[in-house]
Amino acid sequence: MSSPVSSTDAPSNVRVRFAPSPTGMFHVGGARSALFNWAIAEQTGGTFVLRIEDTDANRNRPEWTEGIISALAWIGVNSDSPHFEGPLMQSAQEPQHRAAVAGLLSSGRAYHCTCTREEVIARTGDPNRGYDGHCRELNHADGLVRFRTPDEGVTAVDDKVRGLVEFPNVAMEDFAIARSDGSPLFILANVVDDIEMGITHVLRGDEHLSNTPKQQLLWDALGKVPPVWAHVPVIVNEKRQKLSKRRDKVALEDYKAEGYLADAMVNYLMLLGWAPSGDREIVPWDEMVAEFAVADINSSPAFFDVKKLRAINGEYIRALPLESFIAEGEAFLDPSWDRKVWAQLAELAQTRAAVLSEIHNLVDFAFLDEPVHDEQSWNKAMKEPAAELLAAAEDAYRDAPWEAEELKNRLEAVGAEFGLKLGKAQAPVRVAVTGRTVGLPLFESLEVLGRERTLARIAAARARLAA
RNA sequence: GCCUCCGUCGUCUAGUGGCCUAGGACGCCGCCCUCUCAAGGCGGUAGCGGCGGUUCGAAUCCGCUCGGAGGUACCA
Repeated sequence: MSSPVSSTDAPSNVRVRFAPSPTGMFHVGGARSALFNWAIAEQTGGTFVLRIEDTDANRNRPEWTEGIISALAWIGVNSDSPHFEGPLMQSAQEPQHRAAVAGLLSSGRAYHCTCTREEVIARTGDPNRGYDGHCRELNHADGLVRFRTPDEGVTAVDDKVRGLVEFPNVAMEDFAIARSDGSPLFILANVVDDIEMGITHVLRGDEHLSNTPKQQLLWDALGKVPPVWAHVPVIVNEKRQKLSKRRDKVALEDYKAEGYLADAMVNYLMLLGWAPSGDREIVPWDEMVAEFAVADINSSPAFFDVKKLRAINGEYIRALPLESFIAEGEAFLDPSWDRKVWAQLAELAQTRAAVLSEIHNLVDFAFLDEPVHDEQSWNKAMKEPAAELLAAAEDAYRDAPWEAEELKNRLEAVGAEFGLKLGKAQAPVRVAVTGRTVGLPLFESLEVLGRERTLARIAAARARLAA
């Protein structure tokens, strides 16, 4: 039995890294990886290095790097923190990458290969083979560079979340580490960077697990002790496929724009594949950091369940001090809407919005010249004695002290005249005034709206009913 | 094809041989509260992929099997 090759003792000076490629919107899977790494850095007093893997010039764009930094800041991975280092650009490390390739070449651990995939397939008759070792002993002076893997034995990866994973070396091809033009490939550049940056713990997505034995071989060949490895399971969609930028809604930006709170998002993301102790789910970041342990990370893929995210977000919204809720909510109101009126309505809206964007429709009645026109609500509420009831309500409200409790009592009395309980009697008034059958508590809403507009809206509804 | 990983309620998970007739949360359903809707309270629904072992005893250990995923690029 082979023994683990990698280091298992946590070094005292922990350095973790998050190494996204700037090829698109920052997504929730990346956010979770970043958070896990960030938790380790904060817990150990170590350093979180942000490295932008920008070597694929065709796909990366500078603006995405800005997006990554601001998205990270949103979830609390803040570049002002003493634990934060970066961003470091991978492209700047190219001389070191090339030096590593040259070193491997001269020590005989790597060699040039000129075979094309077609040639290999023709020789082996196997359409799945892209490599057959043909150039191993040919000493070509150019061509892509392959790393020479051992022919027998196993490469054992001691992974902190999966355990010991053994890869038979025979099944590992002599993988490419540099293109024919000499430019380094990801698998090599990634290792060289980690070495250069003194990375001690590599915690990354599951999709890299099969790269790991190769990278571990590279660490050894470069004369270094490999880092502690940890591969976290991917996040999947409802069909249990890995989340895709094309198909699934994954951009952190989108969730932010919809009114998800950063703390809620962070809390939810941490729950995907890991659980705090003691049947708790809503847990402050600091407490999560305190008890976070890589070994406790689940090894099966987790479904990104927006319903649960939403529920957690609702909890966070309700837990907000009112002033904070008012401040957070302002961004989701039309710019022209009176902030003072919003402040009056906010408390009523706080338990009713699971995401901040929902407050818009909850309070719009107070700002619009006319309530929204919702056909369905109208038809549902404006049933029979509606016209008469509205008329009676209008009368009752004309001289009422403008205060919620009083407005409620008056309408209750009006309803009684028609043999209706408040629940039924309030419906036509609610729709006349707000346009909808559901919404904030009616009488408090009327109090804020004011007598004049309330009366005008009831009158308008009566006119429409008469027509 | 080959290599690797994964498999507890619909979902996220707790669980590391007896505390499990499997716990919590989301969702869903019902009741209470109630001016609508929420919130809140109470209750309910639903799961160890399958088959064989090991053991006095298995969700937990072993084997097989089925299903899912990732990799197998001069992408990252």
